[in-house]
Amino acid sequence: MPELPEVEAVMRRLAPRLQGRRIARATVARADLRRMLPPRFAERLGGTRVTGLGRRAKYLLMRLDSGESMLIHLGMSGRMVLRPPGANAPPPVHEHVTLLTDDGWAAGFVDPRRFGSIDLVPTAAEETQGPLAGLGPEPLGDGFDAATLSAALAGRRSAIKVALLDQHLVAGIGNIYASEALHRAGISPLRAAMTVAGAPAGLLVEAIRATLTEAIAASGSSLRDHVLPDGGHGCFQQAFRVYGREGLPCPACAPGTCPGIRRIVQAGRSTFYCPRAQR
DNA sequence: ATACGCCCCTGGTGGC
DNA sequence: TGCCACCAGGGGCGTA
Repeated sequence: MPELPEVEAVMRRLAPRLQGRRIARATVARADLRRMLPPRFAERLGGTRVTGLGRRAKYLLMRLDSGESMLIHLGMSGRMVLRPPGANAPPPVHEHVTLLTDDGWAAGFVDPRRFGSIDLVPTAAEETQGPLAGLGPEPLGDGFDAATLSAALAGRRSAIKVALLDQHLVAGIGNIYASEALHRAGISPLRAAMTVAGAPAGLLVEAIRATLTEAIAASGSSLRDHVLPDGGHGCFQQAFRVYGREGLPCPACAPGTCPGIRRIVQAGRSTFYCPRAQR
């Protein structure tokens, strides 16, 4: 589920529940996620207060008054679940970490495939130490524009779609939104990244921004599971132009003229595009 | 530095 | 019903 818009949606639903709360207790059901949980994980969290929530790329950030930040990555199958006080139902299978707040709520990290991760880093060194170090600019931030994208793409021989998945180049775009943004920009996913430098980069920047902004407004996309901590789900999948729509006409072609959306595999992952509307 | 293949892990789906 | 192949929103590692 989780690319930038989905993580943003999770963060926004989690924040009102956790902001300012004290973590009375943290429990760990299993520590072997993508990486092992940090040493003394539960002890370091217990008794701390959550001073704020945030997001960077696909990471959910929870700042604690202990001076540490918890960096949660949901991987492919991760989600956060909230349970109200007095809920006696057992936690879902694959809930690996549970945070119990001082007002009786529980926030669980659920991740069947365990491609996700949880790290603790000093808040003061959040950007420079740990998994956020070296990430590219936020696509919706000031540091992302035609000039910086052009510079990042210069000299890159790989396909533009593969390049967009490189988190060092720009952070937060995943497999769905790479295909969606390229269609919006009218750029073929097969083009060498270096040929997108210059004028097309400006188009692509605007397409990425518009796509992500609209997806966030829709609370992200829900493909096969419930994404959001309260059990709700995003609805941006209803606005997909190409993702998962092999064989269907694309919205950019005039009626009756679309050859049909194609699915190809790039770097081992599905890409969807229209060979007529994207050059 | 860049590029590519492979791997991590579980679950859902569709074909036979 | 059972079994199997294939697919899935991510990223890190080793190798040229």
